[in-house]
Amino acid sequence: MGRAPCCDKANVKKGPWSPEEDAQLKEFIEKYGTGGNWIALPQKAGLKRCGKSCRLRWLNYLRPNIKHGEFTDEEDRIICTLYATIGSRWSIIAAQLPGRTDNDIKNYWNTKLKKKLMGKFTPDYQGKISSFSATLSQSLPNLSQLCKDNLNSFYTPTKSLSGFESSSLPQNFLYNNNDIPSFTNQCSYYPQNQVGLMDLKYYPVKDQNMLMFGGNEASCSSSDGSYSQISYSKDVKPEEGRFQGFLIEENKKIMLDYGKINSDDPLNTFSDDHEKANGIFDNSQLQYDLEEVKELISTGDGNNMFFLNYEN
DNA sequence: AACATAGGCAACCGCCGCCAC
DNA sequence: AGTGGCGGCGGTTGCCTATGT
Repeated sequence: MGRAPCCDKANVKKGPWSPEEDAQLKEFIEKYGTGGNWIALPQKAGLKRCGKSCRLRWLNYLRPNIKHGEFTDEEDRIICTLYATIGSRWSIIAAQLPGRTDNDIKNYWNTKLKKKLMGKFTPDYQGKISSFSATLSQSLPNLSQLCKDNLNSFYTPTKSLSGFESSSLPQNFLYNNNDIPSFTNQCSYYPQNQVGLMDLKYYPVKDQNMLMFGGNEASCSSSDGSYSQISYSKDVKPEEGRFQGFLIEENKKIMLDYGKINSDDPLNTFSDDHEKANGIFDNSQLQYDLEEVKELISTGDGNNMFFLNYEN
Protein backbone atom coordinates (compact mmCIF):
# COMPACT_ATOMS: atom_id res chain seq x y z
CA MET A 1 0.00 0.00 0.00
CA GLY A 2 1.31 3.35 -0.97
CA ARG A 3 1.77 6.24 1.29
CA ALA A 4 -1.18 8.45 2.07
CA PRO A 5 -1.14 11.73 0.15
CA CYS A 6 -0.40 14.85 2.16
CA CYS A 7 -3.69 16.36 1.11
CA ASP A 8 -6.88 15.56 -0.73
CA LYS A 9 -5.74 16.13 -4.28
CA ALA A 10 -9.27 16.32 -5.57
CA ASN A 11 -10.22 19.23 -3.36
CA VAL A 12 -7.18 21.45 -3.57
CA LYS A 13 -6.63 24.24 -6.03
CA LYS A 14 -3.59 24.07 -8.23
CA GLY A 15 -1.91 26.51 -10.55
CA PRO A 16 -1.01 30.14 -10.16
CA TRP A 17 -1.89 31.96 -6.98
CA SER A 18 -4.38 34.79 -7.11
CA PRO A 19 -3.67 38.10 -5.32
CA GLU A 20 -6.51 37.24 -2.93
CA GLU A 21 -4.93 33.93 -1.99
CA ASP A 22 -1.57 35.61 -1.54
CA ALA A 23 -3.08 38.18 0.78
CA GLN A 24 -4.91 35.51 2.73
CA LEU A 25 -1.79 33.42 3.24
CA LYS A 26 0.40 36.38 4.07
CA GLU A 27 -2.06 37.78 6.57
CA PHE A 28 -2.47 34.43 8.27
CA ILE A 29 1.24 33.71 8.62
CA GLU A 30 2.03 37.23 9.79
CA LYS A 31 -0.68 36.90 12.39
CA TYR A 32 -0.24 33.33 13.58
CA GLY A 33 2.97 32.04 12.06
CA THR A 34 3.19 28.69 10.37
CA GLY A 35 2.71 26.82 13.61
CA GLY A 36 5.35 24.39 12.43
CA ASN A 37 2.73 22.54 10.46
CA TRP A 38 2.29 23.38 6.82
CA ILE A 39 -0.13 20.55 6.18
CA ALA A 40 -2.66 21.93 8.63
CA LEU A 41 -2.09 25.57 7.69
CA PRO A 42 -4.25 25.92 4.59
CA GLN A 43 -7.36 24.74 6.40
CA LYS A 44 -6.74 27.12 9.27
CA ALA A 45 -6.10 29.96 6.85
CA GLY A 46 -9.18 29.12 4.82
CA LEU A 47 -7.25 28.26 1.70
CA LYS A 48 -8.07 25.47 -0.68
CA ARG A 49 -4.43 24.71 -1.25
CA CYS A 50 -2.04 21.91 -0.43
CA GLY A 51 0.23 22.65 2.53
CA LYS A 52 3.26 22.17 0.39
CA SER A 53 1.95 24.64 -2.11
CA CYS A 54 1.47 27.21 0.68
CA ARG A 55 4.95 26.61 1.97
CA LEU A 56 6.45 27.08 -1.49
CA ARG A 57 4.44 30.21 -2.16
CA TRP A 58 5.49 31.71 1.14
CA LEU A 59 9.16 30.82 0.86
CA ASN A 60 9.58 31.77 -2.76
CA TYR A 61 7.38 34.78 -3.04
CA LEU A 62 5.57 36.13 -0.03
CA ARG A 63 8.00 36.10 2.85
CA PRO A 64 9.68 39.39 3.71
CA ASN A 65 12.98 40.54 2.20
CA ILE A 66 12.68 38.46 -0.93
CA LYS A 67 14.81 39.94 -3.67
CA HIS A 68 13.50 39.77 -7.21
CA GLY A 69 15.03 40.99 -10.42
CA GLU A 70 18.48 41.09 -11.95
CA PHE A 71 21.35 39.22 -10.39
CA THR A 72 24.49 41.23 -9.84
CA ASP A 73 27.92 40.21 -11.16
CA GLU A 74 28.92 39.43 -7.61
CA GLU A 75 25.94 37.12 -7.23
CA ASP A 76 26.83 35.51 -10.55
CA ARG A 77 30.32 34.85 -9.33
CA ILE A 78 29.15 33.34 -6.07
CA ILE A 79 26.64 31.09 -7.81
CA CYS A 80 29.21 29.87 -10.32
CA THR A 81 31.85 29.23 -7.74
CA LEU A 82 29.51 27.39 -5.43
CA TYR A 83 27.96 25.39 -8.22
CA ALA A 84 31.39 24.33 -9.31
CA THR A 85 32.25 23.37 -5.77
CA ILE A 86 29.13 21.65 -4.51
CA GLY A 87 26.99 21.13 -7.58
CA SER A 88 23.28 21.77 -7.74
CA ARG A 89 22.75 22.20 -4.01
CA TRP A 90 20.52 25.18 -4.61
CA SER A 91 19.40 25.62 -1.04
CA ILE A 92 22.99 25.88 0.15
CA ILE A 93 23.83 28.30 -2.62
CA ALA A 94 20.74 30.33 -1.80
CA ALA A 95 21.85 30.54 1.82
CA GLN A 96 24.86 32.52 0.65
CA LEU A 97 22.74 35.02 -1.22
CA PRO A 98 20.44 36.91 1.13
CA GLY A 99 17.00 37.47 -0.31
CA ARG A 100 17.41 34.95 -3.09
CA THR A 101 15.51 31.69 -3.12
CA ASP A 102 16.77 28.34 -4.24
CA ASN A 103 14.09 28.24 -6.91
CA ASP A 104 15.15 31.62 -8.24
CA ILE A 105 18.78 30.63 -8.39
CA LYS A 106 17.97 27.30 -10.01
CA ASN A 107 15.87 29.01 -12.67
CA TYR A 108 18.49 31.67 -13.20
CA TRP A 109 21.20 29.09 -13.60
CA ASN A 110 19.22 26.92 -15.98
CA THR A 111 17.97 29.71 -18.17
CA LYS A 112 20.64 32.38 -18.18
CA LEU A 113 23.83 31.91 -16.29
CA LYS A 114 24.85 28.64 -17.89
CA LYS A 115 24.42 30.18 -21.30
CA LYS A 116 26.26 33.30 -20.24
CA LEU A 117 29.23 31.17 -19.35
CA MET A 118 29.00 29.05 -22.44
CA GLY A 119 29.05 32.21 -24.49
CA LYS A 120 32.56 32.85 -23.29
CA PHE A 121 33.85 29.93 -25.30
CA THR A 122 34.25 29.72 -29.00
CA PRO A 123 32.05 27.00 -30.52
CA ASP A 124 35.16 24.92 -31.04
CA TYR A 125 36.03 24.97 -27.36
CA GLN A 126 32.45 24.37 -26.39
CA GLY A 127 32.46 21.15 -28.37
CA LYS A 128 35.73 20.01 -26.95
CA ILE A 129 34.74 20.79 -23.42
CA SER A 130 31.41 19.05 -23.79
CA SER A 131 33.03 15.90 -25.04
CA PHE A 132 35.72 16.10 -22.38
CA SER A 133 33.10 16.42 -19.70
CA ALA A 134 31.04 13.62 -21.15
CA THR A 135 34.02 11.30 -21.20
CA LEU A 136 34.88 12.04 -17.63
CA SER A 137 31.31 11.79 -16.49
CA GLN A 138 31.20 8.24 -17.77
CA SER A 139 33.84 7.43 -15.20
CA LEU A 140 31.67 8.48 -12.34
CA PRO A 141 29.87 5.22 -11.62
CA ASN A 142 33.17 3.40 -11.55
CA LEU A 143 34.74 5.96 -9.31
CA SER A 144 31.81 5.98 -6.97
CA GLN A 145 31.77 2.22 -6.72
CA LEU A 146 35.48 2.20 -6.21
CA CYS A 147 35.07 4.47 -3.26
CA LYS A 148 32.26 2.45 -1.73
CA ASP A 149 34.20 -0.76 -2.09
CA ASN A 150 37.44 0.52 -0.72
CA LEU A 151 36.67 3.14 1.85
CA ASN A 152 39.10 1.70 4.33
CA SER A 153 42.04 1.17 2.10
CA PHE A 154 42.65 4.67 0.90
CA TYR A 155 45.79 6.37 1.73
CA THR A 156 45.10 8.84 4.51
CA PRO A 157 47.54 11.70 4.81
CA THR A 158 48.85 12.37 8.28
CA LYS A 159 47.69 15.91 7.97
CA SER A 160 44.93 17.50 6.03
CA LEU A 161 45.55 18.14 2.41
CA SER A 162 43.00 20.87 2.48
CA GLY A 163 44.81 24.13 2.50
CA PHE A 164 47.81 25.45 0.78
CA GLU A 165 50.52 23.63 2.61
CA SER A 166 52.46 21.05 0.74
CA SER A 167 52.13 17.51 1.82
CA SER A 168 54.41 14.67 0.97
CA LEU A 169 53.13 11.29 0.06
CA PRO A 170 55.17 8.22 0.82
CA GLN A 171 57.63 7.16 -1.78
CA ASN A 172 56.01 4.88 -4.29
CA PHE A 173 52.56 5.82 -3.19
CA LEU A 174 51.51 6.53 -6.67
CA TYR A 175 53.48 3.83 -8.35
CA ASN A 176 53.67 0.11 -7.75
CA ASN A 177 51.32 0.20 -4.84
CA ASN A 178 48.82 -2.57 -5.26
CA ASP A 179 47.12 -1.85 -1.97
CA ILE A 180 45.74 1.37 -3.25
CA PRO A 181 42.72 0.86 -5.44
CA SER A 182 42.94 2.69 -8.67
CA PHE A 183 40.89 3.24 -11.70
CA THR A 184 42.25 3.92 -15.14
CA ASN A 185 40.33 5.77 -17.71
CA GLN A 186 41.32 6.89 -21.13
CA CYS A 187 40.06 10.26 -22.05
CA SER A 188 40.63 12.99 -24.52
CA TYR A 189 42.77 15.95 -23.86
CA TYR A 190 43.69 18.93 -25.87
CA PRO A 191 47.30 19.98 -25.73
CA GLN A 192 47.92 22.99 -27.88
CA ASN A 193 44.36 22.72 -29.13
CA GLN A 194 44.96 19.31 -30.68
CA VAL A 195 42.89 16.34 -29.70
CA GLY A 196 44.81 13.51 -28.09
CA LEU A 197 44.22 10.61 -25.78
CA MET A 198 45.73 9.91 -22.43
CA ASP A 199 45.35 7.38 -19.69
CA LEU A 200 44.37 8.89 -16.42
CA LYS A 201 44.93 6.76 -13.41
CA TYR A 202 42.91 7.84 -10.43
CA TYR A 203 44.00 7.21 -6.90
CA PRO A 204 41.58 8.19 -4.23
CA VAL A 205 43.14 10.03 -1.34
CA LYS A 206 41.21 10.23 1.87
CA ASP A 207 41.21 13.63 3.41
CA GLN A 208 39.34 14.84 6.43
CA ASN A 209 35.94 15.11 4.89
CA MET A 210 36.24 14.09 1.33
CA LEU A 211 37.96 11.90 -1.12
CA MET A 212 40.22 13.51 -3.60
CA PHE A 213 41.50 11.95 -6.71
CA GLY A 214 45.01 12.42 -7.78
CA GLY A 215 46.42 10.84 -10.84
CA ASN A 216 49.57 10.00 -12.64
CA GLU A 217 50.59 8.86 -16.05
CA ALA A 218 48.75 11.73 -17.57
CA SER A 219 50.29 12.71 -20.81
CA CYS A 220 51.69 16.05 -20.10
CA SER A 221 53.03 18.81 -22.19
CA SER A 222 54.74 20.72 -19.47
CA SER A 223 58.43 21.14 -19.91
CA ASP A 224 59.34 19.98 -16.44
CA GLY A 225 57.69 16.63 -17.05
CA SER A 226 55.32 16.99 -14.18
CA TYR A 227 52.19 14.95 -14.05
CA SER A 228 49.00 16.62 -13.31
CA GLN A 229 45.52 15.95 -12.24
CA ILE A 230 43.02 18.29 -10.76
CA SER A 231 41.38 17.55 -7.51
CA TYR A 232 39.19 19.76 -5.46
CA SER A 233 39.10 20.80 -1.91
CA LYS A 234 35.96 21.67 -0.03
CA ASP A 235 37.91 24.34 1.78
CA VAL A 236 38.14 26.62 -1.19
CA LYS A 237 36.23 29.68 -0.29
CA PRO A 238 33.99 31.38 -2.80
CA GLU A 239 35.90 34.62 -2.53
CA GLU A 240 39.05 32.87 -3.65
CA GLY A 241 37.28 32.21 -6.88
CA ARG A 242 39.27 29.23 -7.97
CA PHE A 243 40.08 25.67 -7.15
CA GLN A 244 42.99 24.03 -5.64
CA GLY A 245 44.39 21.04 -7.35
CA PHE A 246 47.04 18.43 -7.04
CA LEU A 247 50.23 18.76 -8.89
CA ILE A 248 51.87 15.41 -8.79
CA GLU A 249 55.46 15.65 -9.74
CA GLU A 250 57.99 13.11 -10.77
CA ASN A 251 59.59 13.08 -7.36
CA LYS A 252 56.36 11.55 -6.05
CA LYS A 253 55.58 14.50 -3.89
CA ILE A 254 52.21 15.98 -3.89
CA MET A 255 51.56 19.60 -3.41
CA LEU A 256 48.51 21.69 -3.64
CA ASP A 257 48.41 24.17 -6.39
CA TYR A 258 45.87 26.24 -8.15
CA GLY A 259 44.20 24.63 -11.09
CA LYS A 260 45.05 27.15 -13.70
CA ILE A 261 44.93 27.30 -17.38
CA ASN A 262 47.31 28.28 -20.06
CA SER A 263 46.40 30.75 -22.75
CA ASP A 264 47.23 28.47 -25.65
CA ASP A 265 46.20 25.26 -24.01
CA PRO A 266 42.85 25.87 -22.39
CA LEU A 267 42.10 22.28 -21.55
CA ASN A 268 45.44 21.42 -20.13
CA THR A 269 44.93 21.97 -16.47
CA PHE A 270 48.45 22.98 -15.68
CA SER A 271 50.60 25.35 -17.58
CA ASP A 272 54.34 25.60 -17.34
CA ASP A 273 53.85 28.86 -15.62
CA HIS A 274 51.53 28.13 -12.77
CA GLU A 275 51.17 31.75 -11.91
CA LYS A 276 49.67 32.86 -15.18
CA ALA A 277 46.18 31.87 -16.00
CA ASN A 278 44.52 34.44 -18.12
CA GLY A 279 43.70 32.20 -21.01
CA ILE A 280 40.52 32.52 -22.92
CA PHE A 281 38.86 34.33 -20.09
CA ASP A 282 41.19 37.23 -20.38
CA ASN A 283 39.38 40.56 -20.30
CA SER A 284 36.04 38.92 -19.73
CA GLN A 285 33.89 40.31 -17.04
CA LEU A 286 33.58 36.97 -15.32
CA GLN A 287 36.81 35.31 -14.40
CA TYR A 288 36.52 31.59 -14.10
CA ASP A 289 39.11 28.93 -14.31
CA LEU A 290 38.60 26.34 -16.93
CA GLU A 291 38.15 23.62 -14.37
CA GLU A 292 35.32 25.55 -12.85
CA VAL A 293 33.65 25.91 -16.18
CA LYS A 294 34.08 22.26 -16.96
CA GLU A 295 32.14 21.61 -13.82
CA LEU A 296 29.60 24.23 -14.62
CA ILE A 297 28.74 22.81 -17.98
CA SER A 298 29.01 19.18 -17.09
CA THR A 299 25.96 17.06 -17.39
CA GLY A 300 24.06 18.88 -14.73
CA ASP A 301 23.16 15.72 -12.88
CA GLY A 302 24.61 17.15 -9.70
CA ASN A 303 27.72 15.08 -9.80
CA ASN A 304 31.05 16.71 -9.76
CA MET A 305 33.52 14.80 -11.77
CA PHE A 306 36.21 14.39 -9.20
CA PHE A 307 34.43 15.35 -6.08
CA LEU A 308 32.92 12.82 -3.79
CA ASN A 309 31.85 13.75 -0.34
CA TYR A 310 31.88 10.77 1.96
CA GLU A 311 30.78 12.46 5.14
CA ASN A 312 27.63 10.35 5.25
C1' DA B 1 -1.61 39.45 -38.76
C1' DA B 2 -1.10 34.76 -37.66
C1' DC B 3 1.46 31.13 -36.36
C1' DA B 4 5.67 28.80 -34.54
C1' DT B 5 9.39 28.63 -31.53
C1' DA B 6 12.15 29.95 -27.62
C1' DG B 7 12.75 31.87 -23.15
C1' DG B 8 11.52 32.75 -18.43
C1' DC B 9 9.60 31.50 -14.38
C1' DA B 10 6.13 29.82 -10.98
C1' DA B 11 4.53 25.77 -9.40
C1' DC B 12 4.20 20.81 -9.00
C1' DC B 13 6.02 16.10 -8.21
C1' DG B 14 8.26 12.69 -5.92
C1' DC B 15 12.11 11.27 -3.22
C1' DC B 16 14.70 11.42 1.04
C1' DG B 17 15.99 12.28 5.77
C1' DC B 18 14.62 13.56 10.23
C1' DC B 19 11.93 13.04 14.14
C1' DA B 20 8.04 12.02 17.05
C1' DC B 21 5.45 8.36 18.57
C1' DA C 1 13.70 -0.51 16.95
C1' DG C 2 10.23 0.27 13.65
C1' DT C 3 6.95 3.13 11.37
C1' DG C 4 4.64 6.99 9.48
C1' DG C 5 4.19 11.93 8.77
C1' DC C 6 6.20 16.10 7.60
C1' DG C 7 9.51 19.40 5.81
C1' DG C 8 12.99 20.19 2.61
C1' DC C 9 15.01 19.66 -1.65
C1' DG C 10 16.14 19.07 -6.63
C1' DG C 11 14.25 17.94 -11.00
C1' DT C 12 10.72 18.75 -14.10
C1' DT C 13 6.55 20.56 -16.11
C1' DG C 14 3.58 23.71 -18.11
C1' DC C 15 1.87 28.26 -18.75
C1' DC C 16 2.63 32.89 -20.26
C1' DT C 17 5.22 36.21 -22.85
C1' DA C 18 8.59 37.65 -26.23
C1' DT C 19 10.66 37.08 -30.49
C1' DG C 20 11.12 35.29 -35.09
C1' DT C 21 9.19 33.88 -39.59
